Amino acid sequence: MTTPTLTIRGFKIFKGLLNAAAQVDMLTELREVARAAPPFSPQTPYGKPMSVRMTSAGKYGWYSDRSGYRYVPHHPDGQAWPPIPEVVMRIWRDLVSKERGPDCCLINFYGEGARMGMHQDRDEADFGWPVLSLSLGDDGLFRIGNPTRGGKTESLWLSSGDAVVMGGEARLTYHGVDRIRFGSSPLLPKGGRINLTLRVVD
DNA sequence: AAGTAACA
DNA sequence: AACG
Repeated sequence: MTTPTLTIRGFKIFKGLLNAAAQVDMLTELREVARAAPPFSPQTPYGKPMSVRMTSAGKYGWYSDRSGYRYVPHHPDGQAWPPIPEVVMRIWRDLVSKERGPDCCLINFYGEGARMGMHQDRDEADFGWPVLSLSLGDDGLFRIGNPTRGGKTESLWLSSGDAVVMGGEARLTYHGVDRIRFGSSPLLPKGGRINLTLRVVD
């Protein structure tokens, strides 16, 4: 059983969970997903697009437009989302559950200057299931807040191969990504950070 | 506000 | 300049 490197406010952080070869294998599978379901920058409900580009794999994909945040069973092009790669499922089984698989693997791509504002993951039906996050590529400054907006926060750098499990007290905690150290990792030839988030949706 | 900007 |  894998134990966390450190725990902050219930966020279990596993530094270097994926070795270099595992990161390359995962990236190869993700390229296939991106080919089948091209990444896009969703509109926020207020009309401004997110700086992060995203796509999904699995039964559902996360989606946002003027109508709000939600999970949808199809890519905006009308196609079903491609299956979640087996190498990704393996990490879920190790860190979260062997009984129940995730319904959604959201794939976020952070280019130079991309950020993710502080938010809660609350578009799922059952908050009893943790959210699993996997980082690939450039370092990202991850910020952990509180169950409500405001208050003191704690930040840490996530690097390629790190995993974070957000369950229990951390499940509804506000979090976001402030900055990318563009070009800090050799994994992606053109730079950038990829973050996978795996969730049980319904 | 899963956004952006200003300010201390 | 980085952080909150």
